Amino acid sequence: MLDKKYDFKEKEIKWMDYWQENKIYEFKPDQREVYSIDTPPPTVNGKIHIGHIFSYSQAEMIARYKRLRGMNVFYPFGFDDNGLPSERLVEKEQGKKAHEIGREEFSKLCYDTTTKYEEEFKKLFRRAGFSADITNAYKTVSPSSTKISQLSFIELAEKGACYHKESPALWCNECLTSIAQAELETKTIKTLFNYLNYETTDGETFTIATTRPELIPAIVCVFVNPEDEKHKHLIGKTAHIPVIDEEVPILADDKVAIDKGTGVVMCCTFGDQTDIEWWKKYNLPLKNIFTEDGRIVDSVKNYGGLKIKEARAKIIEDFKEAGYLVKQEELEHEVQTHERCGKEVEYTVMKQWFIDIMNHKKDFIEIGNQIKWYPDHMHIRYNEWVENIMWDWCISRQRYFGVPFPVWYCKNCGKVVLARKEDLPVNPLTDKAPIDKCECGCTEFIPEKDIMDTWQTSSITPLINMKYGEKDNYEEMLKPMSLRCNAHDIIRTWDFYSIVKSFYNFGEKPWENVMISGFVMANKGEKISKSKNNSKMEPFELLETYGADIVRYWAGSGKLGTDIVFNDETFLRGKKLINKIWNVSKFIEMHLADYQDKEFNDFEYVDKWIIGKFEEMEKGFIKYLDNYEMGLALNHLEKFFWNFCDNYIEIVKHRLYRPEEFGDTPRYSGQKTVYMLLYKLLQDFSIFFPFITEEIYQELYKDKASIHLTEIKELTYDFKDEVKNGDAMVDIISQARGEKSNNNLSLKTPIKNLVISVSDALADAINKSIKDFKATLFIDNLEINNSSDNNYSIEKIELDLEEKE
RNA sequence: GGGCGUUUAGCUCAGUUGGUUAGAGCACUUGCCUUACAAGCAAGGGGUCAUAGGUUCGAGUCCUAUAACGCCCACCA
Repeated sequence: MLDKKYDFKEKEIKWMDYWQENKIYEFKPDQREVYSIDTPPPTVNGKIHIGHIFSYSQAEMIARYKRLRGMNVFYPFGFDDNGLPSERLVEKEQGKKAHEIGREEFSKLCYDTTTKYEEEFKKLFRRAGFSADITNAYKTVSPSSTKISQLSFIELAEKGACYHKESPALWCNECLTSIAQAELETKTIKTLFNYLNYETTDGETFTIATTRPELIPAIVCVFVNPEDEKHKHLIGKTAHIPVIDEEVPILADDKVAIDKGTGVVMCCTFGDQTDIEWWKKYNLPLKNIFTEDGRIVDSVKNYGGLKIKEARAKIIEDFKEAGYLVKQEELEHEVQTHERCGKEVEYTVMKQWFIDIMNHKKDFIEIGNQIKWYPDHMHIRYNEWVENIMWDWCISRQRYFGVPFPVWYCKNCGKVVLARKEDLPVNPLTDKAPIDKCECGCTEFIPEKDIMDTWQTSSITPLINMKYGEKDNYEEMLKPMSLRCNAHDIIRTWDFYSIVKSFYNFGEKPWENVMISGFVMANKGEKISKSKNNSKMEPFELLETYGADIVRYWAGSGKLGTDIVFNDETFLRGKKLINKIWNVSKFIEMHLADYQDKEFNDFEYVDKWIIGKFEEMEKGFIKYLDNYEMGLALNHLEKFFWNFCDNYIEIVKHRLYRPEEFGDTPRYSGQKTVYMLLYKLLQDFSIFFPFITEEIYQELYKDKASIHLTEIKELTYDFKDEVKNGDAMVDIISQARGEKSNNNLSLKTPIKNLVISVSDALADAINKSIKDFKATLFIDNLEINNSSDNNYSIEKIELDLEEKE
């Protein structure tokens, strides 16, 4: 028997454990078609927020849907625990920087810390009813992931897709590492635009404007536009820079914007992307004036040792004192910052490992074209990113915790020595190089101490999922995987890099479909951020307050790819829906006590109506889900469900209660209908509400170990006429109820006499369901007239007013 | 500056390929304890579908332009 009230706190724990104990979601290859999901391994940075629930739930619903469609769902789970987020977390918890702790000790701390937080994540996902196999989650720093990551790297190196080269790269002097373009975040800051006077060696004064005067010691030349009437005569002359007392050439380049600043620009190596371009184009000298941790190098006179911002202030002070500062303007502009720490990035020249992006943009676009993107416009975003990318992918990081490069260098000639594939995983810092002697005769090898970009590993989750390179692998089964799902913020990283890797490792697309979800916003246009602390609710708190089913109702609402604002009303709506599902199930259970399921086709008219309505609804429901629109599918289902409760149940209840009046067969027809439709409704709802549907299923049906192992079988009735006339009948019932309502009467008030005018077809329908119709409205006498057209109307209604007292 | 998305009832949003009086929930109004549910039920008020043009027998839906808001990217001199 179903409880009077549904207690989610008790039931959700119960089923959570049941699913785990009975391995309901375990993947075993069999005859069925495999549907595989490549879900993002969350970054373990200690902070679980509502966005995790939102985006992961949507993918989870697809897993449940595909399972219900009879597919063998491969839905693994993992954690991305290497890289900067973990390191920053540990540094924060320890109150010390990595280099102060020491490499080995620090890496161990990272491993332990991420493992600890992973347990929190696992708890959360289990609690939210996730059907992934979370107990067997992979870690991106585990030996097996490291092995696959290194193997993928070596394959790329062998194919010439990655190279080791001294080249300018983006540098974060907070995190002390190089980073990739995809890790940049634009920020608007207020700064000063400084107008400074320089002179040519023949004595002419000209003005340049700069926001970064601290770069002046790195100046290598001055540029003007060759079309600039005001300045073009300067071309070829030599500029004297006051204060630092240096001389540099004045060159021409048409990339200089005449109307920006003063139209004269200094080129420093390096202040920005354009400086790098000019440096390469004109073969300019290199002046690296910043230390790795964001200070001016000691060799710079007067400014050596100062932090960047200190140097900025001091140099302006010096220009002012010397009389070369013309003016300062306040300026708001965009700067590139490192997304992990928010600090402005610099450029540096170091030997780094890069993966070739620029030569294969067309291939990456082509693979993008072979993948179906949901929603479609996210594909455009991907293309935009690929078309606009300017750098090869720098994958070396001067950090500690992560996958080591399987690489040594010959001490004498510098030749790169790659690990042997059979030796993987390796750590060159502790393992020996695979050869004793280099071609050059040298026997000493220097280990690479950089580690790989975290995306270098997380971008190969398809390979990790298929146990790439292992003996019993899933390579054939998972190539390509069915679905990749993530939020739109990591299209340019996770999705893009995965495509890059898949292109190089396999020469084909990594997945058939990509599903992109939106973001949870704190308010309209305001992202949830830790610093603002504007997240309205914490995930565990929400799950405690509402239960997983209702949280999932919220997460599954809305259109795919659309950002969502946290909204109490949606929770309330979900709560009501859950409550209704419970109550109607109780009602149905009550009337199934003597029910025996058997073949039956003698359905009452009204029963055919609701069965037909269901069939119609389920077609749309399936169509939405096939397009990964679970929110719209849920909406559609919900709409049917309320109609089922408020109209159909209200009609059929009289027949169910009083067989002596309606007959046993008509009652059985009603029983069969509710038995069949509730089963199907529970299945459909189980995608969104795995807990309550399981509870009801186990009480009422239980033909499998779990509702989540059942299969949706579409109905094949054809009740089109019944649907049409039934809808009209319900409309007449509603009109008659309106009469009662308008007279402030109970719906139980009898109707002494009802005269309606309807078409032949509708009259036939009402006559076929005359008992149901009269019982629903408490009609004593009914008169049906023929209407000349297809319209229907109530001609006369007499209410029994005496009943009121 | 380039691209994308959004704009429908007071609020939050649906509206599948253009087809009769534009829908839901919340809020509001008026009733109803009706043998599943008062966390409920019934009925009702409320919208010139951002604006301006265009295509069409017919436009919330298609096309063009404009505006506001949001997102991604570029712009750091």
